[in-house]
Amino acid sequence: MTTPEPLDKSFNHQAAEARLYQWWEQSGFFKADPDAPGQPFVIVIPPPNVTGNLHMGHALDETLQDILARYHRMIGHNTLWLPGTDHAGIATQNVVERALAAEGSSREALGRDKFVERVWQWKKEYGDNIVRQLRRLGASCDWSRERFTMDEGLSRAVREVFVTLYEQGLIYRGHYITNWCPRCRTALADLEVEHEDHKDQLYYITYPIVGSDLDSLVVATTRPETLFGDTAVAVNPADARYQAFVGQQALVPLTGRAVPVIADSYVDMEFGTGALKVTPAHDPNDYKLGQTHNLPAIRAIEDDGRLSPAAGDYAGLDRFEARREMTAALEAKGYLKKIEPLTHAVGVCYRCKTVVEPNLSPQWFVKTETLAARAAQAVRSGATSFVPQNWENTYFAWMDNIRDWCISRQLWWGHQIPAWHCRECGQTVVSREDQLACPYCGGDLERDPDVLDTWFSSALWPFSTLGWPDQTKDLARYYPTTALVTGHDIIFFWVARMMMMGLHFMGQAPFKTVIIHALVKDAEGRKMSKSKGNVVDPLLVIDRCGADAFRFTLCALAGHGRDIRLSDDRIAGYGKFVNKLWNAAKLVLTNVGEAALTDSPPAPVSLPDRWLQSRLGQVAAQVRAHLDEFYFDRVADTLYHFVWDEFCDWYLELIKPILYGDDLPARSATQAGMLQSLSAILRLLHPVMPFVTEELWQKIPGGPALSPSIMLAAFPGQVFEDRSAEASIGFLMDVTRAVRSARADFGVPLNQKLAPLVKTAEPALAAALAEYSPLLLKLMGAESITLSEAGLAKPLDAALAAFPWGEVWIPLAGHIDLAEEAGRLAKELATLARDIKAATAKLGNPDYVGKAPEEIVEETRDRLAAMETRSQALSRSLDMLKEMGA
RNA sequence: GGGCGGUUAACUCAGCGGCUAGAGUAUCAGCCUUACAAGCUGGGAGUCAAGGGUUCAAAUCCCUUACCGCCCACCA
Repeated sequence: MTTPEPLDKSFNHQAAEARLYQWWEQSGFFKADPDAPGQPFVIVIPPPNVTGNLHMGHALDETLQDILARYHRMIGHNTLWLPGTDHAGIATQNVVERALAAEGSSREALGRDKFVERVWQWKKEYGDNIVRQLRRLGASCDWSRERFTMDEGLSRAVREVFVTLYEQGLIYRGHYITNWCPRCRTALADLEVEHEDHKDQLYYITYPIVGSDLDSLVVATTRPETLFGDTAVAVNPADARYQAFVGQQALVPLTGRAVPVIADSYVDMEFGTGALKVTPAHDPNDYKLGQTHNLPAIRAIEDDGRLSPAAGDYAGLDRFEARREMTAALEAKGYLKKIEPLTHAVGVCYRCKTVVEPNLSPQWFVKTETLAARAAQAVRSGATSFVPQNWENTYFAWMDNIRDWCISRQLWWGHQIPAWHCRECGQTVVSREDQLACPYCGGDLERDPDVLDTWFSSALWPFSTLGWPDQTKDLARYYPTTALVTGHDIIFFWVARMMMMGLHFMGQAPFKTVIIHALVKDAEGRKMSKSKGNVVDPLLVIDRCGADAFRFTLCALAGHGRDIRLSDDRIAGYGKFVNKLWNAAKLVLTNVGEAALTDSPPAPVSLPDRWLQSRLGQVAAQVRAHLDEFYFDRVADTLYHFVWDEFCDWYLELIKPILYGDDLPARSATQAGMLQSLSAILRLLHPVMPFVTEELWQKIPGGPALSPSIMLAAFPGQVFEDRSAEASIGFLMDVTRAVRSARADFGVPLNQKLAPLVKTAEPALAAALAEYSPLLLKLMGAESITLSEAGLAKPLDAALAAFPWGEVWIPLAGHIDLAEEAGRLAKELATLARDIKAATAKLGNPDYVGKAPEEIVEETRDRLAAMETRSQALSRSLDMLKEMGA
C-alpha cells in the first residue's frame, strides 16, 4: 500500500475512499476464518431488499454494525460480519410488474415460468446495486460469504424448515378469513396490514321481517356493498327491542333473499341500532358468528375487489363503485333510513396502501403458540437481551398475544410451497423432494401455486446463511451470533420470528443481544418519504462530506432514543472534525524527526506526554466500555472532545515550544511521545472513521511495518496512568485561562505581554510551574510567570483569579478599570456567598450529615473550604481596590 | 380501546437520585498566533412542561394534568 507522500492541505475523501476500500477487500481483511483463534464475534446483516437503494436507515444500521465489527477485530475477536440480500417477494414482484406494464406486457401474459425467469434476470442486473452502495459506507462485510434468501442453499433450508414444521404439526392449511389485498392479489399476514383512520359513513339500512308488512329491523353498516354476502342478521340476546324477531327471517334488500335473525352476545347493543348484518365471507367477526351459528358464507367480492356473480346486477363492479350505486338504489327503494358520518380504523396493505378486503380462502399457517412461548422465555431468562431494554416489553406484548402466522402468498416470486395436491383423491403431500404422482392413489399431482411470505426465509437467516441444514464448520463456530442490529420497526416482522425459528431448529436463541436503534427522520422530525420529498440520499452525503464525517454523525446521534433527526449542519460539524484530525496529524507528521512507532514504546517523560498518555488510557477505557454497552453516542462524544479539546487545544500547543526549540533530547522524546499518542488516537477512531484513519496510519513512520493496515492493529487500552501529571496540567490550564480571561475582560491587546504572579501552597504544583512555565508563555501572551509565595503584598493595578489551589494575580497597569474589576469581584463574591451559605446549611443539617454517604459529605466539606479560601482572597482584593479609590 | 416514548439554552440533544445542569449548532466580543479561518481566545444564554408527593438530597423516583409522537387492536 503506497500513498502520495506529502500531506495534502486537507483529506481528499473522494480519492481515498474507493482506493482504500478496494485494497482492504482485495487483501482479504474482511474475511473471517473459522479456524483462527479468538472468541467469536458474529453479526448477520439485516438483509436489505434486492430492489432497494441505500437509504438512511440502512446507513445507520450498517454504520453501527461496522463500528462493532471493526472494534471486535481490533480487540482480537474472531469476527464475522455476514452480508446478503432479501428477495423481498411483493416489492420485487411489483417492480418487475411495473417494468412489464411499461412494455405493454404483464405477468399473466408471460406466464409463471417466464415471469420468474424475468425476475431472476432483473436480480442479476440490478441486485448488486445495494451491496455496491454498502461498500461506499466502508462496510467491512465478509463478501466471500454473501448470501441471497433465494439462493440454492437458503432455498434448501426453507424447504427443510417447512417440511419439518409440517411434520411436527406446526404448519397447517385451511380455509380461513385472511387479509386480502385486491391490488397485490395476495393474502397478507395480520402484521402486514396497517390501520388508518378513515372518515366514512355509517349506513342505516332497513331489513323487512318476512311475513310481516309492518315489522322490520334496521342494521347499521359501513359496507353496504357486502350485502349480497349477508347470511344473517344478529342482535344481542339481552336486547329487549329485538327479542321478538329472533328466529324469524329478514329480507336482505335488493336481493330478495331471506336470512335468519340470530342472537349472539357478541353484538354491541350500544353501537348503531344494535342490529348487525352478518357477512361471514368478508369480515373476521362475522366469520366467527357464521361458525357458531352454522351460517353459509357467500363471497360477494372477488379477489380483484369487484363484486361477484352473487351480486346479480352489480356483479363486476368495483367494490367502492358498488357502494355508491347500491346506496343510491337502496335510497330509491326506501330501504336507506339515514347516513351518519363515522371515523374508524380501516386496514390497508403495507406495500400499496390499498384497503384490505377480508376474504375467505385456503391458506397456510404457522402455529405460533409454542414457538412464541419459547421465544419469549429466552428473553425473560436473559439468554437474549434487548438494548435499550425497554423494547423487551414491546416484544413480550406481541409474543404473549401472538396469533397464527399466515405464510402463504399468492405471488410468483418467492419460495414456492413444497406441497402437492392430488387432482384425483384430493390429498395433499408435503415433501422435501419434488413429487410426480400421488403416493395415496397414484393420481396426478398439482403443485400448490403459493409462495412463502418473504419473512419466512428471513426468519432462518442467522443459521441458513451459515450452511444449515448441513453441519458446517461456520455453523459450529459462528452460531449463535453475538449481536443483531436493527430498527424497532421490524421487531415483530423479523426479530421475533428469528427467535422462534432459531430456538426451534438450533436449540439456542440466534443472538445474545438485540440492539435496537432509532429511526432516521429529517431535520424537522418527519419520516423521510418520497412523497414528502424530504429524503436525504446517503450516497450524496458521502460524496459531499465523506463517509467518515457521515459515519461519525450517525454514531454521535445513535443514542437510545426513538428517532434521530439528521441535519446538514451536524454532518458539516463532524466534517470539520475530520479536517481537524487531519491537520493535527499533519502537524505531528511534519515534525516527527527520526521518531518511528515501535513494538515497545518508551515511557513518556515530559509532563505533557505523561498527562496525555494518562488521559489516553482513560479515554481508551471509556470508549471500550461504551462500545461494550452499545452507547454509540458516548463513543463519538468522548473521542471528539478528547481529540479536539485535549489533544489539539492543549497537548499540541504545549509541545510546540519543545518541537521548535533546540533542546534536542527533549525534542526527540516529545517526537516519540506525540507519534505514540497520534497512533493511539487513530486506532481509537478507526471503527468510526475507517478511511481517514487508515490514510493517516499509512503515513505514520513505522506504522505499516507494525501493522499493514490499521484495521489489523490493536485497539488501545489503559496501560499508563499518572494522576499527578493530570493534576499539574489542570493547574497549568487554570493559570493560562486566568490570564487569557483577564486579557479579554480588560481588552488588553495580544501584542502586550503580561507578567502574572502565581501563588500556591502546593509544592508539586509550584515545581511544575517552575519547570514548565516557558511552555505557557505563548499560550497566554506573557513575558514571564512568577511564583510568589505572598501573592501581591501591596495594592496594585491588578486582576485576581482565585482557585482552590491558590491565586493568580495579573498586573494590568494602565488597562484595568478599577471600578469594573471591583464590580466583577463583587458579583463573584455574591454567588460565592450564596453557595457558601447553602453548603453551610447543608452541613449544619444533622439529617444530611447522618444519612448521606460519608464521601458525599466529605466532598461538600472540601468544596466549602475551597469556596471560603477563594472568598477570602477575593474580598481582600476588593478591599485593596477600594483603598485605591474604586 | 390497550400500551410505549417525549417535553432540559434560540435549535438539536445528553444527563435518569448526590460535583456550580452539559455538548454541538447558533449567537456576542476579540484575533490571519508558521497544523487547521473547515481555525484560535474569551463571553452570554436554562423556573429542567405544570402541579402534587417520597427523600437528608429530585431534571433524575412516584402520582395527576396538559401538549406532541409512536406502536398494537377483528366492534359493524
